[in-house]
Amino acid sequence: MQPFTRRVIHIIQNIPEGYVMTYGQIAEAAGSPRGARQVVRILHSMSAAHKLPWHRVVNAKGMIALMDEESRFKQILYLSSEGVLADEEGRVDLEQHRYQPGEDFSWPDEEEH
DNA sequence: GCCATGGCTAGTA
DNA sequence: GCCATGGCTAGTA
Repeated sequence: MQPFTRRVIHIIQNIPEGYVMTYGQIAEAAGSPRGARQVVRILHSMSAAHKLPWHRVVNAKGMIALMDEESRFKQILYLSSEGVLADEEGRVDLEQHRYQPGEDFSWPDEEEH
C-alpha cells in the first residue's frame, strides 16, 4: 500500500462519531490537496476490508455523494444514529459537524502494516 | 481506466 | 453542466 493510501485510511479511521470530513479535506490532510478522487477510489474499494467509517465522508457541499439508493439510505441512517442529521436533499450541516484533525494528530508508525 | 470530486461558468428566472 | 484533476491498479509489452 502506498503512503498516500495509508494516510487516507488512517485519517478516515480517526473521524469521531458525530463528525464528517469532505473528500477534499481528507486528501489535503493526507498531503495531496487535489487528490479528492483518490479518496473516492479508496473509500469505494477499501471500506469493507479496513472497516472504515465511510458514512462520515461527504462532498464539499456537505452532500451525501452516493448515488445508489440503498447505500444512500444506509449512510443517512448511520449518520443520524450518531447525531448528524441530513435534510431532504441529503445535506448535512458542515458548520456544525465538520471534523478538523488537531495538531495532536499522529500518523501511524511505519512498521504498522 | 477507475472513481462516492471540486470549482468555475453559462444560462435561466 | 462542463471538464481538469491524480494516485493507483489491471493488464499488456
